[in-house]
Amino acid sequence: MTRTARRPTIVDVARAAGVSKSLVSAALRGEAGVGADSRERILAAADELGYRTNGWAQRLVSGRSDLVGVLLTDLRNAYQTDIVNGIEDAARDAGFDVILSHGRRDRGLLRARLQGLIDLGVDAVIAVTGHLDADDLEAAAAQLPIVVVGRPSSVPDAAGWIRNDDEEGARLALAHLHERGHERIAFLHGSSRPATRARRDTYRSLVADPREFDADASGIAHLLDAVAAGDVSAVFAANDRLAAQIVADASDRGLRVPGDLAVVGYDNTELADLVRPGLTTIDQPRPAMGGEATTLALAMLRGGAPARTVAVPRLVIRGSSG
Amino acid sequence: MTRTARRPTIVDVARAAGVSKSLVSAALRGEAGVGADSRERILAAADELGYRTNGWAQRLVSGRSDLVGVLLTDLRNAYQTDIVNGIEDAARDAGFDVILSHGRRDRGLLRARLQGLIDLGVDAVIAVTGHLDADDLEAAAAQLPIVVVGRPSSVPDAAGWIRNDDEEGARLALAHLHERGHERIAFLHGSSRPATRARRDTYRSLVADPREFDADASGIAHLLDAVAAGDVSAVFAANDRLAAQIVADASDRGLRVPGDLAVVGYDNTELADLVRPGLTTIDQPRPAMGGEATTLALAMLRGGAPARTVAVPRLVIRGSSG
DNA sequence: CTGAAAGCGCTTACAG
DNA sequence: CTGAAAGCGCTTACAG
Repeated sequence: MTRTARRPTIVDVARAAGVSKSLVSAALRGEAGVGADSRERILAAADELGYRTNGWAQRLVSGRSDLVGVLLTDLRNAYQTDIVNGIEDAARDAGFDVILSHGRRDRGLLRARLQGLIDLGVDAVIAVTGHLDADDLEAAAAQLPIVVVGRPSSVPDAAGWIRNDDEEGARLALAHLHERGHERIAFLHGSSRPATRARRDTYRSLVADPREFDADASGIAHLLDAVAAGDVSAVFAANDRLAAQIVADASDRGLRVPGDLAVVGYDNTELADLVRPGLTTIDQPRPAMGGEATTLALAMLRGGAPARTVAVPRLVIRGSSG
Repeated sequence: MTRTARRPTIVDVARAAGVSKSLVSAALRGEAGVGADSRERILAAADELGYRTNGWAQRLVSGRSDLVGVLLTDLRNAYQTDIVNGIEDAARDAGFDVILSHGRRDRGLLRARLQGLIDLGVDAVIAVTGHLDADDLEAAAAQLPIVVVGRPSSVPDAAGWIRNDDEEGARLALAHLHERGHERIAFLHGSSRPATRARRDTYRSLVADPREFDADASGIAHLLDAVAAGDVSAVFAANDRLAAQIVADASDRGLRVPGDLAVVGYDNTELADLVRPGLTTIDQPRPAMGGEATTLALAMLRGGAPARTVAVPRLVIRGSSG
């Protein structure tokens, strides 16, 4: 069949097989109770004609799409890959397909993408992002089951929520640095998103003389000045990206990691194992979190209540912390 | 409105506004020639009821989805992010939405995802992958416009094709190393995909004594042995990921980059700027390639012929090459 | 400017 | 086991 020809429908198959379209529909869906002869003729005809079901029609009439929409902050974030894989495995096991959409870190765009998924007609949405507001989530939750993976400023009760325990993760990072004998520990952040804030608050509560640096401003230079001056011997970075950055910039300044500066990151992304020294970091059980998000979303689709889960992070030690 | 209540349809809006559903449809689509009064009443009623169009119905009847499907090898590849952004910008400018799907490097899965996008009813597909066979592409091209970005083993005439000039990229990399005085240059690869093969063939044709190493086997160790023995002074890696890997492993062995070993990668991904030394690498004009792919796909949708474009890569010099 | 009718390609009862 | 009818929620001509 060529693209210019009209796409064959169930009616064409019915005509070719000499049966009614109801029977074609039943046979195609693999329904029991279709005569062996008919089934065979129908399948052969469908194959012959290059028949493909029309998804729009099918979904319109069945009222369900068997589709889970996944919304990502952006495509660049290595952190979310494993989560999405976890979502997909669980979704596929349940007979659902997954489609992705992403927003490039821009809340307006992200909100538009969310509505886009809803308008498309997905059965449920899993938002792997901390960049949606309670309003956005509330509005979405009024239309379909939505589960958040991450840490937005606030998640309404109507939405499900899976996140890792940032406070515990920060505790693990700092306990590790303390154990290694570090007293003068700095905190490096690139935003003030809730996950970062939670890690920072824990940092503040556990470190005697907290010193915080913003990677966006001239913060990194100041941090390295402090290291050179002997005022800082270790840094807890809010994520691996920043940890890699500080390791690189320290190297550019002739400072040695971990000799002059111990570094601990967060997320255990691929990057942590690819730079040198490797990054000591905090790992979140990402595939499992993705799987749980899916399970929850599908349970909500069947009428279950939204739930919240806090996953337990763990410390992964590599060379950057000495 | 709550989720349990039936979702309002155009008929509900019509009733609430006291007009026919045709008029509601026209008003909602912003068609000219709807009375100001009616329009206002209709829009108010729709808003009041929390009306949202049913995408399945709309697409079934209009026969088009205004949707471009993008198929990715996997989510992990930093290389493709900019391409996808380029696709999205161009698509949005043309009034199309973009849906992503990905296959985790597994051809079977990738093929299933491709068919999934088609069955979903997207208007066109852009496959940002080199992992589909000519058969898969041929079959897809029979159903809708498809454009490949990347380098599969073979692209049928019915599909559009955008790729970078791997031969030229390899030439740039090797000319750079020669200029820096390197004679004993090795090639490091992780697969034998067509893009890699093209880079390798160019390597073979330009280097006096070609020495190739496979990063999967014990190749990296052998490569570093050769470096330690003074048999190799530079390596051209098939991509940045491998370049970062060899830099890391060299560091683990106490070898210095670029002192003992100069390294050039390919792709100019984020990684190139994040490791130390920074990676000298070959950049592809990725956003532009994505934009071109979209333009081509939409032109094909309007009946245009498939075309092929070869983008010109350029050398980006950082510390890893001395 | 507005409405009634037909139809998109399917599935879902309901007869037989 | 099979078929005819009704309907999913919308848009597209076509009247008026």
